[in-house]
Amino acid sequence: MADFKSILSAVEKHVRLTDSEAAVLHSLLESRSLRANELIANAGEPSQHFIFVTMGCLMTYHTSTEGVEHVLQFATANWWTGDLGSFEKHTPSCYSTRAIADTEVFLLTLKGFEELLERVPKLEKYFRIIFQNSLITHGGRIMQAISYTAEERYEAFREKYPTLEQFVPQKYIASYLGVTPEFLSKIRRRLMAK
Amino acid sequence: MADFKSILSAVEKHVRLTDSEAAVLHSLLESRSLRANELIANAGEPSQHFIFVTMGCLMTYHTSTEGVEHVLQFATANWWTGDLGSFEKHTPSCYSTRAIADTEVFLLTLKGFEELLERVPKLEKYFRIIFQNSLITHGGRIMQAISYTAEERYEAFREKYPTLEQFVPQKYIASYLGVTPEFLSKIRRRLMAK
DNA sequence: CGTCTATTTGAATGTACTCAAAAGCGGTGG
DNA sequence: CCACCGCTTTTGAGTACATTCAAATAGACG
Repeated sequence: MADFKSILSAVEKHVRLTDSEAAVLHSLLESRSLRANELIANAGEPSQHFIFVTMGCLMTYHTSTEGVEHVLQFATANWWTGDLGSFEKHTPSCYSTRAIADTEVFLLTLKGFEELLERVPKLEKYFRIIFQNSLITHGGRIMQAISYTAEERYEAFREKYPTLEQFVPQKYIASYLGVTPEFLSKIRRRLMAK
Repeated sequence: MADFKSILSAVEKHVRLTDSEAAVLHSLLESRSLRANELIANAGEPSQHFIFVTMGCLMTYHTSTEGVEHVLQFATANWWTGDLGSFEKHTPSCYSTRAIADTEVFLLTLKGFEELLERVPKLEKYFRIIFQNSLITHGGRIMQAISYTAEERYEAFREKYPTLEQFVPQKYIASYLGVTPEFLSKIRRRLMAK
């Protein structure tokens, strides 16, 4: 089961909580263990949880009508993930989220999220900062998508997430980069040759 | 000069402010008018301001080493823009921001932003929501970049920002979509033919 | 060991880019 | 008011980047 200390220390990097505030946070979280390949959120259904990973790795992806999976993000330890759009508006999600490895998470329902922010307003700041940082990351990724070649994106990816490549199947990395698995394989061969 | 009412009503869509809180907000904002083509933030220098547009349109873009401009976002009335990464960390920005049309803005310095959040903690919630929504939008854009053809991205763009096309030069739309102006022109011809 | 899936490889194709040139368009000055 | 200039958009030919399809190879797991 996921360890509360890991989420607490992640939160306390940005805001300091009293014991009772920490207790409120703890009480609203649900801990869960996931096996590799287990689905935690399914496209088509409203997103039920905002998810914090304490160990392992999740991927959030969209499946096109032709059945091709496109990875929006990988979430490793100390990252939040989920489909915020669907979560807030109760609309069917266009993303699924699946464990890539055995993974420990904390789940926050929408009700829990709202109650948490109401009872511990400090956390507005925490999430403001979290979202602000994600926004910066996403901006960089958009720039890369519109201005880099696939090879450059792959190199940037390796630099940014050096550990991820070790346990994420290549086809999902390809999908994250926006290329076919075949082409990523060719890119890798080219880079090896150097 | 930009009208304070427009930013106040944008804020009050998410949080209600007392008169004195509104006054604090007002006091920390600097109003400014920009001519079409005027630069408000320059890549290479730390980003000085977080910017709210009340009228007109800004574009935030990165210029590659070969001199090609890549548009990260357009900001029309009631949008915030700026390079949050550079803004918070005082690092040189990799983005420039320029007025596409005559534009009215409010500027918030980093000091002002921090003081604002300290004196009006309610606004943590406002910015949490703003960033959360932007994150959803950015996520969608990433998905499109990695899974749509240029033609599909263009159609999605027209659908999402129908008014923008009327006054944004095509080459910037091309740049936003991640294609060359020549190719966007060819896409348009194809679509006309239908 | 056999089966299933992931990765590699190659050939043919398609999507998007580069370069060069022509056409369109808006503003400015005579 | 028209002519000219600079910039944007269009068009076309040739090229490069990335995909599709098919098949071979390699790995993982029961």
